[in-house]
Amino acid sequence: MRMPTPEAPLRPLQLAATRTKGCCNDVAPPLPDGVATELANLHRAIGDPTRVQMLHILKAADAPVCVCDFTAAFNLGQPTVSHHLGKLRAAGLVTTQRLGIWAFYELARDLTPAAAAALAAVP
Amino acid sequence: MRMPTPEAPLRPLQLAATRTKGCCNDVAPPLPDGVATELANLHRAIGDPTRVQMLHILKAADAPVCVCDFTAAFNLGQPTVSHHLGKLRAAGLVTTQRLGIWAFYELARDLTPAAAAALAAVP
DNA sequence: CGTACCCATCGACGCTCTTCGATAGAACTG
DNA sequence: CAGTTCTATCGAAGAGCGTCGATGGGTACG
Repeated sequence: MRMPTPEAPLRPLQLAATRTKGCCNDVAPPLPDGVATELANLHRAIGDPTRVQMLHILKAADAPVCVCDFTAAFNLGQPTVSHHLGKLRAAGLVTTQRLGIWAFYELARDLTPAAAAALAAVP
Repeated sequence: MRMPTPEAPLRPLQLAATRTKGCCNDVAPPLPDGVATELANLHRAIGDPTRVQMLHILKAADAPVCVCDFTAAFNLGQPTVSHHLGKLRAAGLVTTQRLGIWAFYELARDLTPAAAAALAAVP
């Protein structure tokens, strides 16, 4: 890697005030491995249009929502709906409870701060 | 789909107060197609450990960060780093400017509310 | 006890994404 | 102008993800 001398960039534009070298500055120490992976998994769980719609429905609902209501709302097969709900559950975003034949999902009550912030991005 | 009569679930547990039918209730109207897809793309852009680390570095930095600093921070090849930064830029999370040979990235100044909320989940 | 119904899991197919090496473009240096 | 350095793009290999049909477990009803 090229190591420019401090006076290398002659016209630093708006970087002049804060940066004297063009390259090879210090950056923040990385997050612990598990933290970055966990955050990535959280956002990847939301990173699907169907699951965004599911979270939107759950945020608007004032009671747990039956799986059959999701299958009716989306033009998808029942296994696919169950798969998406399972992903949201694995990410800790929703919880489930069975009531007789039916299974009801709702937003998790004890969300991590990161999960709460991510959910705030969903209308 | 089975359509239970209103008196079907005999022991509704904690759902009794708000739900008289076990199934087939109304849910919130879906988000417009473009909105859900755009939100999914936004979160999928954050849904990678490397990009989470990149955003973490950019949030902690008080000045634009050179690409070469990212390549030094991550144990990845330069094309891969450029690829990830391109994803973040495509999602509208970061902006870039070239200064001589180097390219500097910083967090986008005009973030959408959804993007700002999603970024709030990154330390 | 047999039937009907709802939900979760499994296997398979196709697509997307991550990563790499190789290459091309842009800019500074001598 | 030739050479060096940094970055972005391209093509390919491998893994991961979304979707479906089929299957199995669990519950309610007659």
